[in-house]
Amino acid sequence: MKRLVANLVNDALASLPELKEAAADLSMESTVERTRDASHGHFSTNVAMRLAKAVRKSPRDIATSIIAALAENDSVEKVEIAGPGFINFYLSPAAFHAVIATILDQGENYGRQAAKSGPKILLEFISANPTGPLHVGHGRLAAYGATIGNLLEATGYPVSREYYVNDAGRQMDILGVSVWLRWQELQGSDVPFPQAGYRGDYIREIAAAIDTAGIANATSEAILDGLPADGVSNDAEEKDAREAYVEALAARAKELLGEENFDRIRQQSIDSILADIEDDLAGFGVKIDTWFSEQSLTRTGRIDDALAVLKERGILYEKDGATWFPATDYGDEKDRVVIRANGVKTYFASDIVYHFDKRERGFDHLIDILGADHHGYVSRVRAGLEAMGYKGDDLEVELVQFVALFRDGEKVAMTTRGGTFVTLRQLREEVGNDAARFYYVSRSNDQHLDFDLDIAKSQSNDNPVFYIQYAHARIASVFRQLADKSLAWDRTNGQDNMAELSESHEKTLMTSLSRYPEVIELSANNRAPQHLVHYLRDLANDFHSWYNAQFFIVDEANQRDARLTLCAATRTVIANGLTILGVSAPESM
RNA sequence: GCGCCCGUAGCUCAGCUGGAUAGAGUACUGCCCUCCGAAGGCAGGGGUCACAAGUUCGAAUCCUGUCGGGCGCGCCA
Repeated sequence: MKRLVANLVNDALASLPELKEAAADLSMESTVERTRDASHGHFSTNVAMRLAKAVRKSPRDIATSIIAALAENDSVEKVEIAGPGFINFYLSPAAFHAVIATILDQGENYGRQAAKSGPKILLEFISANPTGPLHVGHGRLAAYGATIGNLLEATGYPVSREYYVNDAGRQMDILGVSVWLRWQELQGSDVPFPQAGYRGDYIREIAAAIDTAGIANATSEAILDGLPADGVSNDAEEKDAREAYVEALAARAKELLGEENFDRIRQQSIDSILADIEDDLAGFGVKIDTWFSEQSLTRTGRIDDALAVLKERGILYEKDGATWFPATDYGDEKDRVVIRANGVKTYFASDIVYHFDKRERGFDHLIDILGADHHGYVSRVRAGLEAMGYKGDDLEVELVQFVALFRDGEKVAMTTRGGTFVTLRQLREEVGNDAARFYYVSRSNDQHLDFDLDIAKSQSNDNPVFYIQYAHARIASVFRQLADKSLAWDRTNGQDNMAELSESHEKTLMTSLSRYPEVIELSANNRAPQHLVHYLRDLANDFHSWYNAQFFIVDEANQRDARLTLCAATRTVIANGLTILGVSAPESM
């Protein structure tokens, strides 16, 4: 609908030689906008004001000539100049009636754009290390990423959702040794658990369940012989001691068990945690197309190959026994190590190759959704892409800020180490999937999120998700009432009698329904699902107001069918919007 | 110290690519069920858009600075 007005203005400008040139670099779509106030019509453009300077004429004079040049259109009822030079468009009732017909014809496709052939988008999100269950912070990444994926798809882009599994490297050894030690405990070992090990209860559960056939118990003496002392606390100054100790333990585990057996324990642990994450996400309505394993990069030698290429091109250099990537040449703050002096490749090395691999797989545009604490890492990955021959701009990063939980007005304390962090699963069980999905995306992603458990749980008007779902359920209820009265909705008759919908609530509602495709596009383009959230809230409000103002199931058939037609269209749009948010649209509550 | 994000009603937050009188929810006050779900609706008060300069016909929005809050700055991930 917005495009219709924009096109009219565009054509008018093109037909005016004195304005054509000055308007050439204005994007017409951007100068036409919905009005905030109904007294300004339905759409407005400020193009006359923006051209005034270039053509040295008053905005109102320019507006007058634009209006004179506008082509006749049945959808446009009235055009007038207002204020300093706005051109306001009043669309005809028939234009809105046509939108209602479109909504009913298109159904779940209303607001969706035709599939585009490209750019092909790879959307990577969550990518939490497989060292434990997802927590509420990951929940925000999951909800945001899933919704962005839905929005991109709705706007026609081919999009693939990917989870990068950091299943290689040091952390996995620590995971393996943690599980092994818990298993040893179950066999009666009294080796104290390392400070830097994974201490959560889920480690014990994995230890109790894994297959250790053929793996012998080790004595405490054999495990601890010659090892350095563990850090005695979690304090920062003890950190080196803690990390050294747990690494030594992992090395010892490999000696005692043999690499193969240790691998078995480690891999089972990873598989178990990944299965849990997968199940958790599926329960949360989050679909992942590809689980991309970091091990697969290591195993196939692609990391070594890529580093060799960079070395050949003379990009990498050696210093202090390590191999460095000159990230500063690409605008990063400092150079970064890719191979440590001890021969271990850093995560950055695999990140370069991973992002290169995404492009090699044919994805044109890469979107990474990351926690805000990863922002320092963006410029170096872009640098890596450039060094590998692609553009840094191919990578778009959306940062998501932290989540704080509130209960009874108090912040819920969460520390990963202390084991008091709240898991996504706990949150889902407590507040429900719908409320959680909705709450997570109701704020701008670059805003810290205060997640109020009491509001999310409340089944009342305090909770916007219920308010919107209630509007949907209420419409379903109207149709049930209709059937109870042995009446039926005649859609054709309704559409033939749309002129019956002349009351202000009805006009407001129709205007809102016509906005939906624009809201989807705006939300998708700005990676900003909160626009859709606010829109749905407003739409539900428009419906509830109308519901309270008028009775729908009236005796007069033409009026009844017309009103039910509007109800049906509203139901469709609410359902479409909620679906994109990953929230259910219930028939009753 | 340097970099990124944020600062809008008592509270939680929207506000697009600069436009017309600054928006919701919540809380507070009062009203509306003989009627399709009151899990709803209507009305009211509540603001120096952190602060200061600047660009512009026009700034909550763009630029610069100051103050306040969060995060990041490893041969960790």
